[in-house]
Formats: sequence, C-alpha cells, structure tokens
Amino acid sequence: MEDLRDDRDSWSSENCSVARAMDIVGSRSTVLIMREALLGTRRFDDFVRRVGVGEPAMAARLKDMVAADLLERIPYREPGQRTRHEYQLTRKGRELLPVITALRNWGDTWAADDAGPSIVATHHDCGQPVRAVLRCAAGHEMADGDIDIAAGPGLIRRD
Amino acid sequence: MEDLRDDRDSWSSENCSVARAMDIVGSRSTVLIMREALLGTRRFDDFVRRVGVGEPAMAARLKDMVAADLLERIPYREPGQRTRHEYQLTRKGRELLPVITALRNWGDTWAADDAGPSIVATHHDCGQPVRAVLRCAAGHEMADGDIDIAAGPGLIRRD
DNA sequence: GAGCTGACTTGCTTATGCTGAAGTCAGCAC
DNA sequence: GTGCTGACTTCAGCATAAGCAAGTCAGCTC
Repeated sequence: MEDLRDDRDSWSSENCSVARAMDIVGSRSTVLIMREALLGTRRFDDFVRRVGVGEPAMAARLKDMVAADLLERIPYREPGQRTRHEYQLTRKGRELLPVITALRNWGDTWAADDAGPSIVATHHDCGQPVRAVLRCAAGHEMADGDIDIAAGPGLIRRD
Repeated sequence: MEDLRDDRDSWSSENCSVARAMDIVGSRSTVLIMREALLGTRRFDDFVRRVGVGEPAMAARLKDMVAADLLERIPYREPGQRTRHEYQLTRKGRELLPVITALRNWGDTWAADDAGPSIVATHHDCGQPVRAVLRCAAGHEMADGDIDIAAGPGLIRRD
C-alpha cells in the first residue's frame, strides 16, 4: 500500500477533520473551559473564576459551546434557592478528554513550570499515571516513524 | 488517595500545562501548519497552498513557530537553484503528533464530512488504524470514568 | 413588595489574526 | 548586467475575542 505522503499534491485537505475540530474547539478559552468541565466544574461563576476570563467572554463561549453540543444547559434547584442552570458535558464534549490529555502531556514536557506539573491524571484501579498515546487497533503502541498515511473514503483527489 | 476534584477551589490552575500549550499552539493556522509539517511539508509555498492561508499570515505563523522551537529554518540548495530555506520539525514539534491525532480522531467522529475521513493513519508493521488513546503506565487502556486527578509537584494551593 | 444575588447583557476599547494587493529582495541563469 | 522566481514584507482594512465597567433580570427570602 502506497503512503499518501509520497504524493501530497495529488490530494486536497479540504475535507479535514483537524480543521473542523479546530473550528469548534480552536480557541484558548474554549479549551480551558473544557479542562474545567472535565475536572467537574458546572456553574457559570465557577467557570469565570477558575478559567480566569471575564463574564462577557465566558457567557459568549458557553453559548457557543452549548450550540456546538459540547455542553448541555440544564436547570437545577438547590433548596432555598431559585432555579438556575448548570453546564454539563455531553458525550461529544467528554470525548475531547484525549485531546486535552495529549495537550497537557505535551505542555508538561515542553512548556512546563520549573516546579513540574500541577496535576497528574492516574488510573483509578492501579494508581499509575495516565497519558495519551498512539495505538493501533491490533494493540501496538507506536511513535511517529511507525505510521503510514492511507486514503480514507472522504479523500478528495485533484485532477 | 484523595481526588483533587473533590475540592476544586482549594487549588489554582495558574500553573497549567494546557493553558501554556494553548499559548503556543492555540491558533487554527498553527495547528494546520503542524498537520502539514507532520505530513512532510517543508517549503513556504507548499505550506501556503496546502494550509490555505495567505502569504503574510503564513510568514508570521512560521516565524512564531520557529521562535517557539516547533520548527527549524534550515538552508538547502537544489541543483541549478539558489539557496533557500525549509522548515523542519523539531523534536518538540514532532511530539505534537498525539495532539493532532486526538483532534483528528475527534473530528472524524463528531465533525465529519458525510463521506467519512479523508485520511487514515495506519501502523506501518501491521496496517491497522492508529488512534490516540488514554493509557496508564501499567499498560491499561481506559475511559474518562476510570481516571483520578492527583496533585503534582507544581500544584499551587490557595490559602 | 423590597431587597438580594447569581447569571447574564450592553457598551466601549484594545489586541490579534486574517485577507488581498502590491512591493522588495536575493541570487542563479543567461 | 538583466530577468526571473520563490520567499517573503508592507500596507490598508476587516472580523473576532478579550478586557473593564455598568446595567438588567428573574425569582426566592423576608
């Protein structure tokens, strides 16, 4: 099987999942909101305080993310309080965990504070640290040199 | 061991690798340039054509990425041509592959074209498709529910 | 019904990233 | 030297995202 990279100009990257993913989660604040949401944050004022952006920006970002179906706006009521809304991760949002984890891993290695990482994700069952790694369907773990690029069904060829 | 999420307000996310990673690779075009670089693109005009941004934007982005040590600007000379420069991935840049792969996986699932993915990464040895997955140091693969958040050395506690 | 509070919204200003069109510059071919 | 070409740079101009400050609004408590 031929590696697609060998003739990069014969196909277009018009239909690119990376680009479409970046259109949805491409801004710094959206990613930081996802980080907080994955850590369990759900309320507007907690997001504002923990992410460190202003209220107007947060309101706009959350609205976008609900529209993009990363978060769901759900009413709740604490005793003695009036009804409010919280932002819960959807499945689509939760599945960004490997992206955020890969980013955190990379940041820990290449953009770290002198003190080291502030948080470490660990496997609940065995306590070992968790990383995002590349793995094939047969179970092999690999580095970038072991990877071929093959055509998928959505590939657009140039004339 | 206590899960840090249980008391999210007792620690700050000031020292956050995700935020610092986003400061470096947080823009759409930077990620798309990384995609192309990982597919083997090295020359200025190829980046412009394949990423689909204008020359001024590309020049600015490449300059930033060289300054951030994601790419290295290296002189080369083709026979009968004058000396030029190409942009080669550094190790720091190459190690973004899991991030880009995780983004592509997510985009393929949640932001896909009707036709399906345009390209598929496969393991060179066995031909099976490659994905970014979460794995602990003991070798277990896991979903988000199986993960605890523990304190790292760089954690900043609030008073 | 008055007050309070969390969750926004509005308005204004700044910073960044992009676009398109046009100009510059280096250095090999001739 | 002159021309050519790839790799940029310069110059408006626009869109988006952010900041801060102030205003609104719903609905529960009293």
